[in-house]
Amino acid sequence: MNTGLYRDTHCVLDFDHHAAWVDDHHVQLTRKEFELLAELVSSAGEIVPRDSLLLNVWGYGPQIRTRTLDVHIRRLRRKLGIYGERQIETAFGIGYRFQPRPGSATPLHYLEAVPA
Amino acid sequence: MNTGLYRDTHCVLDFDHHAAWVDDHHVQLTRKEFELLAELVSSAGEIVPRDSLLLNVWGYGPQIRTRTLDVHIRRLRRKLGIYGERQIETAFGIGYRFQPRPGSATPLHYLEAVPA
DNA sequence: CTCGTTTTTCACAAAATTTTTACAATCTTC
DNA sequence: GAAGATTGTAAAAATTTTGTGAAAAACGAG
Repeated sequence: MNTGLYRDTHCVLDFDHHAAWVDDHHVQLTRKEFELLAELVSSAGEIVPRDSLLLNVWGYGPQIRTRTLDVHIRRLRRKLGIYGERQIETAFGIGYRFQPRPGSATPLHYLEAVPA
Repeated sequence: MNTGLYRDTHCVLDFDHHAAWVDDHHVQLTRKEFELLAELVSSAGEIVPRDSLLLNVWGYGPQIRTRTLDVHIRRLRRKLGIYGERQIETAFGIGYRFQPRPGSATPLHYLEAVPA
């Protein structure tokens, strides 16, 4: 399991508190949504295969047929706002990739909002 | 399946991350395209018979008649840019050969992961 | 148990990839 | 250079994969 913070220009993830901020506003994620996002973010910049996601987030083996991953991806994208579509890319036939925005400026109020 | 990196003067293949670069820019390959290129590259410099490619990439036995290999070769050549034609040679009546270019410079961009 | 929330499934739409088709071009051998 | 076989290629068809709204199922606090 991941700990600490992830942050890029538009997005902050607090692994310890299951909380997320996007562009100045708090985003409420459910447990599975957060776990999925965390899995993607912890490999930010590279493709995470569907099989890995299904295994690590759901514990599903590769033979299980389900659309729940796709549905969760969609809800994540929506909750991430206008950047969601661009930030979570689909690698057709392979998996998904969380694309960090260049730079990693962290507005101070993010840090203040997140107690250690 | 192959692992690790292949690189020559103007081409980098990352088997683990399913990514390819040509002359400092990222090339988007589909699954089959990547598998085919990987098969050729892993025997770089020597002819790979059609039958081998059809077997290892498609699982086709030698009795199956299809043109899909040729079509994929063509798409690969195009995506490899201006060197594509020269780098993927056809051995008439036998198969194809990926011709590595001398040297093995590693484009810096590769190390910085994936461009937007 | 009941209600509200979260997660999963379903059914179909949309998008991307892969294969086939049909014909043109090229090569090999005679 | 002609014939037959092999490869190149554009475009259409088929298949596979992903997106999505809505409904069902599972979950959890009270």
